[in-house]
Amino acid sequence: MPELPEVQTIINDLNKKIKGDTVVGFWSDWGKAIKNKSVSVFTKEITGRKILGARRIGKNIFIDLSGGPARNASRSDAGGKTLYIHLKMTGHLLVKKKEVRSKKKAGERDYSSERVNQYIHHIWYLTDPNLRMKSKSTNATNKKFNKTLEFSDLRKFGKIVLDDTEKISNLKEIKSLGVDAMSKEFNFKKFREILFKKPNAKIGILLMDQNIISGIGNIYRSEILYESGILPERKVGELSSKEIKNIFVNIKKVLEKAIKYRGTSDSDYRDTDGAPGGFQKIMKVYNQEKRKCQKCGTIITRKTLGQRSVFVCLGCQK
DNA sequence: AGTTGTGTTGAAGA
DNA sequence: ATCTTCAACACAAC
Repeated sequence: MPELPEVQTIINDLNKKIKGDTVVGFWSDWGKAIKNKSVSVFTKEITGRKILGARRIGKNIFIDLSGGPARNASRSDAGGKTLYIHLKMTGHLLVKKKEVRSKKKAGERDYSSERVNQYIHHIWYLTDPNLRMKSKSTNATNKKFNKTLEFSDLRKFGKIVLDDTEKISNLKEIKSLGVDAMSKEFNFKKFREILFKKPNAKIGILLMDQNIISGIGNIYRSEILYESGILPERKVGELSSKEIKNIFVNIKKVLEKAIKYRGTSDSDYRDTDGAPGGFQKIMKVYNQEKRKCQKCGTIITRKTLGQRSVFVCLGCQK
């Protein structure tokens, strides 16, 4: 379940691995994922463009592409395009190199054979000018490539949109997003303002609402509220200012720590190497039902809130 | 072997 | 408007 820390890990890795590469082709066996055009139009519009970088808002990924090739400068799509990707539940992006000598270094694992990495439904073929070209590597359009960006998506909920860069932020699903949980704009003052507007909301539901604060999902809302000692069903309007401060601090703390651990691989999430994150090893409550609370020894319980599981320690959380 | 739970999001229903 | 429910989809666990 990629939430903000998982998506941030992917963004960081993409900027290290594919920035500056050129898209030379694309393949897909699930065209339905591409929401606003056919696979052939999509392929045509991205081919020849350079990858300028990756960024995100909440769980939403944006890969900015350069203006079209110089020879097509007069075309209407000469301006930059942006690839907007949402991984939804089981999606993750893998980057694979095709080097002349692709020997693995000692201790380097190959994760590509693992089940979770084998639901590849979309492949971007890339050329990296700094990599030696493997002469035999060609894609469907017969162009040479030496790297791929692959979208593995077991449940096929993932979403891909391509549009002009300046139009992407006007998409209604992007426009309606709340402030990103790790952004500078999301400060304590902003958090108080947000809570003030929704006094009747339950804090555990509000934290997950992408149109209020973007980036927090089911895993981290449980962890944040546990660290804060607050029950998820508590009404926002009844929280003391000390409790509000506590929740705010723990949003930043928990997400920061999860980014440090390269995210949570409780189930399907993997990084761009196909490797799992590490946060599940230090998770306190999420999916820890029937285990003892590390602080007070109370058995962790699972509850349902807004049709979703939430995990709490009834000893620590009030 | 059929049913259920899983979780993100948008759309439909109340 | 705002809340709740469901569908998209595949698979593991029961």
